[in-house]
Amino acid sequence: MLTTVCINTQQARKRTLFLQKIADRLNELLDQLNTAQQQAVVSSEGPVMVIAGAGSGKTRVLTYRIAYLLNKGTDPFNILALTFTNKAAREMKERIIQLVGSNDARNVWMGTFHSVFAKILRIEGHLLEYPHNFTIYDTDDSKNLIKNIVKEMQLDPKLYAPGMIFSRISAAKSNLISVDDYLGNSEIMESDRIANRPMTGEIYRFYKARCFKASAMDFDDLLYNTNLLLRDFPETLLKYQKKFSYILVDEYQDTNHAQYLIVKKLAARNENICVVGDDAQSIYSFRGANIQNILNFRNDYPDLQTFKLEQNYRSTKTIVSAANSIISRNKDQIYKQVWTSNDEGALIQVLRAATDAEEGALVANSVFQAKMNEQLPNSAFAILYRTNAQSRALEEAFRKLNIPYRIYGGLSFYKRKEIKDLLAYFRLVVNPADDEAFYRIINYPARGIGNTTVDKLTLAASENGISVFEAAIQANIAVPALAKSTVQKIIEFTEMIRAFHTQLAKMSAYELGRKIATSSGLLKELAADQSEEGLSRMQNSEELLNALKDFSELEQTLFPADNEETTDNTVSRTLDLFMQEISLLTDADSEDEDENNKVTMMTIHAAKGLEFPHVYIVGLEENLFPSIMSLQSRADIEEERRLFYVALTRAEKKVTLSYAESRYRWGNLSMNEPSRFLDEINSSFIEQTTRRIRSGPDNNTVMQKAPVFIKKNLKKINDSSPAPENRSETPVELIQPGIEVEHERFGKGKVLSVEGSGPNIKATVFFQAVGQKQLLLKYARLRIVN
DNA sequence: GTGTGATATCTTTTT
DNA sequence: GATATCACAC
Repeated sequence: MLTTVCINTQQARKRTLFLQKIADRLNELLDQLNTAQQQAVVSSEGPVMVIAGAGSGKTRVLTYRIAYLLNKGTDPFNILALTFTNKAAREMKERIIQLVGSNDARNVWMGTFHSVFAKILRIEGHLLEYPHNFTIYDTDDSKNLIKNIVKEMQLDPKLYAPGMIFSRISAAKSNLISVDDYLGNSEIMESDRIANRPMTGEIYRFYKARCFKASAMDFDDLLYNTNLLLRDFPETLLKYQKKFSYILVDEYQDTNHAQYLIVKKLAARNENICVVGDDAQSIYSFRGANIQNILNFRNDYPDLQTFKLEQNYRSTKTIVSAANSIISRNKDQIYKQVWTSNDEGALIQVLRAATDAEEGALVANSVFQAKMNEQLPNSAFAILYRTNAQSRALEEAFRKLNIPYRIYGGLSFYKRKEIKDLLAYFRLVVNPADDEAFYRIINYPARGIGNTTVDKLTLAASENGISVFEAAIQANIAVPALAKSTVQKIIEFTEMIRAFHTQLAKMSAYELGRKIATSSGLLKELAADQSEEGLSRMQNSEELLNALKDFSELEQTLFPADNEETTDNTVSRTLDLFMQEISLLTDADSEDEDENNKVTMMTIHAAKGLEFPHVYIVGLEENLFPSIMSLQSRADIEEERRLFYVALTRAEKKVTLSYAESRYRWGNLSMNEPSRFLDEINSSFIEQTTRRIRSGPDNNTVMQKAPVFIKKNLKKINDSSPAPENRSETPVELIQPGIEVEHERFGKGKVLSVEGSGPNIKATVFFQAVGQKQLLLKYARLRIVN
């Protein structure tokens, strides 16, 4: 499968000619690089580390380096380039295509850590007793499974919160701690005991076993198992060491221990490894990234060549200096002096708003004015925020001014319920052992198989060591307690899935996908819902089927390295191939070409590696940015500061910062101080205005209730309560014993007592209609009656 | 077993 | 505000 490709002589001649052309072009291009960049590009042999300051042409170095290698005659199949996001991989690929043409570029092994390792595991996974068609569990699947395990072990689900346990397991795997290591490590066990969760290790054990039985790997397994493979099968290791004679790693500062070790192993034979990164932009330690990997890289390779890229080509002097003034407050860093020869540029503007809604309006207005004054397209602007939840207020404001925008991340396409449902059908058809997929769809659309039945099936499955699907097939014998009619329903379901399964190789992905969507009743179920959301769900499902169609008709895969030997394109591409390709696509990886001219809104994390002429960083408030979760330790604060650094350095021309004095956070109003980061920027870079910028001539539009939104759960007709007149929310502090209040549902009442603090303030209220109630104030939305 | 409404919990950041 | 979970009626 991975043997060298034979090239016949004619092809070879063509190739030589072609390479000549590249050589000319490369020399031309090398002239455009500065000295440090050139050195980093041409030092192709031996270990190399490139410390690349923000905007210093990092991607350029990586792409030119690959082009340079190809130019020297390196076989593209022998180059491995690892990135963290699909977007980064795709962009790099596109740029290399521009440099060397598509044939060579396409054959470079380039992708995210996860996708490349998934590919290797599909080929070699049998060594670890995984089938090639294993499922990849996303975070929701993992948490669901953990939730079930906790339930089965009869542990307290509040104590053993799935998210908490999952991050614990994830951290263990990222550090290559096996189940046995975990259970045998007294330190870890002690910390679990102190946290009052002594059974965490046991959950890890069950989780691991259940994933394995379901032929499923989670994201961490893709790294963990690759490591296992390379550790325990020396021949396999050697095979890939030989194959990947040149290795490049982007964003090296964000690697975790597992990634570090895999790269180290793969590079051990040739040591032609080039890592590129910037310690100042390390923002993923919450995901196990270990900044020491880059700080200590030298220790692993004594003859390491290090190049520092310190000239920033992206931003104005003001932005670069402001960013430097921020990052210099951090202690842990590799010394470097980022500078630029660009213009001084505009000062940083700070917008102050009273509320989050006003902040949105100010930002939208500012964008509108800048657009008009400077005749800029929408795509010149990016709005960056700390949390996805902040996008709502911004969206509303932009909609009001009719400025087109595009949100990246957040509820991505593949996370929508209807999409996950449909995909769960596909998953089960491809891999019937996929228990999580089974649970998701066994009774959707409703087919009379309820919780009790599913519980019985689960029990039978675990007693017999088989998958739930297997148990369902044998429902009549394995689960005697079931009613005859129930068994009949179960058999109908399993027969349907099995029928689809046999069609896998015979039909194209699209044909089979369409058939599944139809005969499962999914489409009918969706069509029955004529509400606005129902229609959009229908559209989304159709969109997925369209993607299947495109996929089926596509002649070549994005990664033809899959089929180095077989270039047989006549077989139409099947559903299991489709599932392999999309399971690692998360964010809106689909790029709509016609959606180009829009303002970008995204989290700062998502913005890493991107650049925009105008950048707005919003929500600069204590407890939000820096996040309240990060105030505990210096290391955490430093990471938030690096995040701010990343945000600032996305900008080419101008940065605008904003904050709101109050904002709605999970339902109720909270007041926050302006962020400490505002003070940390040297004030000489900030435009000094005391003038409060107003949000436009019709200032009160912000406050009006927009009639555009249709309430999701339409009230029943007999509920003739008048439309809520501009209800003023009552600050929680004003709720005191003795006060008369009104509740939306319970009506009027009197506060008897108030207890608790912070977000958990509770009030005991006596309502005339319903009697005494205890209410959490942050949800109750009490209104004071005068 | 299904469907409804009330209640509880929740939010960093992502492959 | 949005979603998972629980309790209860059918």
